[in-house]
Amino acid sequence: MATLSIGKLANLTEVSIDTIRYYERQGLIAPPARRASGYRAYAPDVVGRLWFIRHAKDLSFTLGEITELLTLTSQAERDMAGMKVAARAKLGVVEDKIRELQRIRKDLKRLEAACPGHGALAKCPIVHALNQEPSP
Amino acid sequence: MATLSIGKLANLTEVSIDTIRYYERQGLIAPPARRASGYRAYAPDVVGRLWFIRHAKDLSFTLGEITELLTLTSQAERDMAGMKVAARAKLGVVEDKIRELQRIRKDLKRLEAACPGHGALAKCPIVHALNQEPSP
DNA sequence: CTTGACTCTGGATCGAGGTCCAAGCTCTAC
DNA sequence: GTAGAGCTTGGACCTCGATCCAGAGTCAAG
Repeated sequence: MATLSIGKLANLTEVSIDTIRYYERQGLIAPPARRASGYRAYAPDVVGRLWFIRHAKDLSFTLGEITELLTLTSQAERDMAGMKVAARAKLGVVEDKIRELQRIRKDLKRLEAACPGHGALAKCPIVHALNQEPSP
Repeated sequence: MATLSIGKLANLTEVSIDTIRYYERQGLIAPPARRASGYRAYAPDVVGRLWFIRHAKDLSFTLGEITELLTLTSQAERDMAGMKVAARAKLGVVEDKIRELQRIRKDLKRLEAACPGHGALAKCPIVHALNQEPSP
């Protein structure tokens, strides 16, 4: 048997059955051939495609972006420039998020350091800071 | 007039009218007194409470967590230990997120560096990496 | 043949944090 | 007094990425 049932595919890819069907509805994977019974019969190359989706998700690409990436890769005559550009763009987004979280970390550290950790709540510098209207 | 309409409150706090009502439904702020017309009439101390919510959100606390923080602060006899503990805990979560994003950044940088940026897509190292089943 | 595991569909639901709308009052400034 | 801005409610809707369900049909092992 050269094709895979949806369950086999799920086992091979660590993507759940429900999620595979969801990806099909979303257009990330093509509707597969069907057996006479209506069961989905996947060509083995779908395994690679599902890994692609998983890994891209792990790199914080959204499903919409992954759809674009998959469109790129499906045009074999294309240049690889698009992939590099996409990686670079996502890198920028990730670095922005890191900077934002570092800002938060700095603020939390400052507040935590300012708080003695005991004494009447009314004197807590964290509470006071949070209650303030920002100066600018 | 010692009370504020919801619109005035929104102007003072950069929190939209809809969001203020949403916070009321969610229990983050108490239902205010009402004028004879049914209009909400806020005591001025709600301004501080809304700033508290905004700032805590900026520090990446969820609305559920903010509800807990507000409960803490409403018990004036309490010690400030709880606030420090909450700040410390959130700091840990933020640092975990930073580490995860740094992992993503590292992977993206590696892929982007490996890709020459031109040539047949079939040879793109990014595409190849994403299609692979993970080794472990 | 039977039993248990597998798969099908369409649609509902989740969570987080809101946003938007209509229809109808009310308030304020002129 | 009137125009226009402000406020009321309940409920629908949004994004994102799934997850779960019922009720029905199918497959594989023993």
